[in-house]
Amino acid sequence: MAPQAPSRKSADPTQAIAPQLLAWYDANHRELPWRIAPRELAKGVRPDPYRVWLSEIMLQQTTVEAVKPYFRAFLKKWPDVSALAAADNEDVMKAWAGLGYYSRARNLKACANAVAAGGGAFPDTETDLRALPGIGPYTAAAIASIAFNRPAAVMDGNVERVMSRLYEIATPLPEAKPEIRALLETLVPNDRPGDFAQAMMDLGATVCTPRRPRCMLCPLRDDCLALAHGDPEFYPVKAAKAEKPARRGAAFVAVRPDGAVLLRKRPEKGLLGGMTEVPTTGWTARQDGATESDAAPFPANWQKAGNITHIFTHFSLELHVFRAEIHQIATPNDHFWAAADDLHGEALPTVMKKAIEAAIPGATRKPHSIRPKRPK
DNA sequence: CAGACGTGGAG
DNA sequence: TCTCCAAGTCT
Repeated sequence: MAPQAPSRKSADPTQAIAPQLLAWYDANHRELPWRIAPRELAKGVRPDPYRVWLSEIMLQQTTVEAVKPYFRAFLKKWPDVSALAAADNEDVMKAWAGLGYYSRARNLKACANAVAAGGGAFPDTETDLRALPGIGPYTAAAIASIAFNRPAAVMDGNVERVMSRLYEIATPLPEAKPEIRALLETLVPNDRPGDFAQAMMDLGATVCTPRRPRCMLCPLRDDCLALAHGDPEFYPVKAAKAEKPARRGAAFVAVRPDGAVLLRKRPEKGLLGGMTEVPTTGWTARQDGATESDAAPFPANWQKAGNITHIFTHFSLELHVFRAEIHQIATPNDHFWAAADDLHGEALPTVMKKAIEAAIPGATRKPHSIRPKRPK
């Protein structure tokens, strides 16, 4: 027995990460509508998989603040997965309107249908979760760990950033993902894996931020290689991104004397799939400004009402908005009239609300529940 | 694998 | 104004 160097296990950074992070998480708990209070969690209460799933889908590429009201509204309308499965597709799209990435809503409904058809219980393993529509590697791991206490490697944008800095990963994203995942797997604890995952994401969201990280407040500052070497903000290294092209088109807001507006439904697939719109021309890259009213869906006294611009992920759009008062025109095929009072409840994406607002200011605003204009 | 796919907030 | 980007997934 040759004498070994003294055991330094307690000083092994890898072993220390999870406990340090969890201690920080416990001391900095964030109240979120889909989270179980620490007191309940300590008693062994598990989160409702339906709520975990719903929140995770909504949180994909979407900020916490944007999700909160939608999460509450969905939970009130559809308290469990069987209720959501029994809902109309159209009602789900209407409830999702404004949140973006509408394929998520279609997949959400498809997933609810699948789970309900299978008895109403969500799968409790990454592999089985991954097979459901709208659930990719991240969401499968998140649900498995948070709802079912499984030690899965939950890797989102926050975790990638934290790990890139902690280990000073020089490989650019997304190429570095496998490398980061391998390191992450060495950190995931068997005890409280769900809290570990949420702690990593909270840390990325509140301390290890993309710009101006608050390293002085970081529970992992003593282990962070990027900080030790001086420039955490430099990480993660990312590949250069492409320029976004510009597109133009015209939108036509037809208004009846009673204030109703002519709408139609977009194709199920593709941009704003399954959502509602006002009639528009195609959105082309042409720069000649030829978005004239002669391209209107039908002849009318089209008046220019203004221009709106909207930035999508991969292109910018300028829409020339035209308005016309319509009296006796037959409703075109596949179109419908939405009453003025119902506009705010239609499945209108933000870009379409902007177009309608340009023609009829205030038209898509949700009316106040209290109307203090009662006669005496 | 790279591109499609929304929106609103922060700096 | 403008760039970045937020708890990604699908094709």
